[in-house]
Amino acid sequence: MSNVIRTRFAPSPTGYMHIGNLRTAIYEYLVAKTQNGQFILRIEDTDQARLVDGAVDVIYQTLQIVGLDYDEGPDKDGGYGPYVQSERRVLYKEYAEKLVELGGAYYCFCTRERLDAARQNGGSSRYDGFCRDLSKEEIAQRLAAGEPYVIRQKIPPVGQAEFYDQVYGHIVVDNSELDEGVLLKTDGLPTYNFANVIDDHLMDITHVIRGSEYLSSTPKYNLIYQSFQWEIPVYIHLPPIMKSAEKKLSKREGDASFEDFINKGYLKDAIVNYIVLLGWSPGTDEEIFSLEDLKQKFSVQGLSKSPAIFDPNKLRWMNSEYIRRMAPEEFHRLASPYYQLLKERNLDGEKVSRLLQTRVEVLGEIPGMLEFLHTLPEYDTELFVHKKMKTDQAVSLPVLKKIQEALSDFSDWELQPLHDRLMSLVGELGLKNSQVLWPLRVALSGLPSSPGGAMDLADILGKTETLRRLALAIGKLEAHLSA
RNA sequence: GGCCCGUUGGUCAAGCGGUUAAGACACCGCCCUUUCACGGCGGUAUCAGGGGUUCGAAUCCCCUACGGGUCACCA
Repeated sequence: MSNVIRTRFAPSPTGYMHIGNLRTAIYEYLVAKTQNGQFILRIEDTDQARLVDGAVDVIYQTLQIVGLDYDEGPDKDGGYGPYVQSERRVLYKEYAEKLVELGGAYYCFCTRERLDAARQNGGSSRYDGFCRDLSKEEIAQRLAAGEPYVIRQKIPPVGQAEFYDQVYGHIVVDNSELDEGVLLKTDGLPTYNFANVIDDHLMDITHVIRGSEYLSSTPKYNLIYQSFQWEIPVYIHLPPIMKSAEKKLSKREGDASFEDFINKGYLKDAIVNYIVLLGWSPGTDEEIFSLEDLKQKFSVQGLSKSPAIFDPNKLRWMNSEYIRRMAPEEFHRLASPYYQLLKERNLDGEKVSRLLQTRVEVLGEIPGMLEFLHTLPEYDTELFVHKKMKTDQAVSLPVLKKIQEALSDFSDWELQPLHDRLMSLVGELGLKNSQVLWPLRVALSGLPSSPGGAMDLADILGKTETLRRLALAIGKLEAHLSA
């Protein structure tokens, strides 16, 4: 047994990366990397019925995007291969037969029909042991006759199984509670229950990290380790991520897959940061962690036993936090793909980025925020009424006319000069800032709130469009006031 | 249903026998301010319930309730 820590991520290729699986992978990676260990990728594709084309690529891509670089995997041999279970089938058969010899398993010829019937009658869903004590001769005979068979685990009828989990502590289960499950299927492939034990041992996995749904079957796995006289790994079971108090995060609805979040405009670092904190606490007030930080700071002590409800609100916040901490150029680079509407109007994306960086929470909401720059929305003159700004339609009309006058021959169309010109206009008119700027902002945006103030919008929209929108607003107000 | 596990504010959570029970998100209020946002300041809100043990219990034990997991030739 190696003395380096070795963990593995062992997904089955289902075609998408569940957020919960990703979190497990991150923890597995971190348990290894905090201790100079190795992180291995193994593909668990023993369920032929569930194979999906291209599903393995999703796994590779996600790990790559997130930055979980593995030391060994199907495309990175480390001497423990193959790393794809369907390519290891001879191995499982060999070990299953060996386990039979060691008394830890037996051949079973029961048909599906008999099993169903037995379950109906017995009232228990566990296997009734029908083939448990077949004679050697009978087995040899039926095998020779080519009868289909499985290999089942043999469980001692009495006694208790006990083990220690790094998260859940001591777990004790009566052997009588354990099912004599199938280890090797009729198709010759192993079930998860068997393959994971064989592979984890053969690959020198020292720390087995997986969802808590395996907690209750872990004693069975230990029985197999014991039959082979193999060293039992360290167990770390993880509570699930929930959508609500009683429902797990589910596929569909776009709330469970990593890819969906990326497509919505969440940053991968924010996603990673958020899900790491779902079920783990550093024990300090720190919340913002890069994967690199976590390689220093992660520790199994901080793992929680209880399920955590996924809070989209906090993810949004965390995403915005990452956006705000970005260098402006970086934000601009990431936001640009969402600027289609701006490009149509030839508007300055960099200026827009400066306004957006403190306002956007998720990149996907950018187009909606910018629509008004492309097309002035229909709006009601009620928008000009604002009590706190001390303005309304009657106040706005003359103000907008003055602005129109002041800007129509204004040539230095940049933010600072615009600012100076408008502020001096405020002085000339003897009004409050808001009484000049609120009407202008409304005229330019047609919205009750906008990303950026009057001057920003004028600067971005440019002279022609600004004057056009001003004229439009003046027309609206005249119509309203004369009515 | 049997067995295993869990339960601190709406959510994530710190806490590991003595604390005014941290912090974050969300929410509310105030400040800043040309709207919104950012930023700053403040506020509401939590130990599931009941018994023990103890001078003292969110912390230890038991029961109840609620929730999750598992009981497949799926992983």
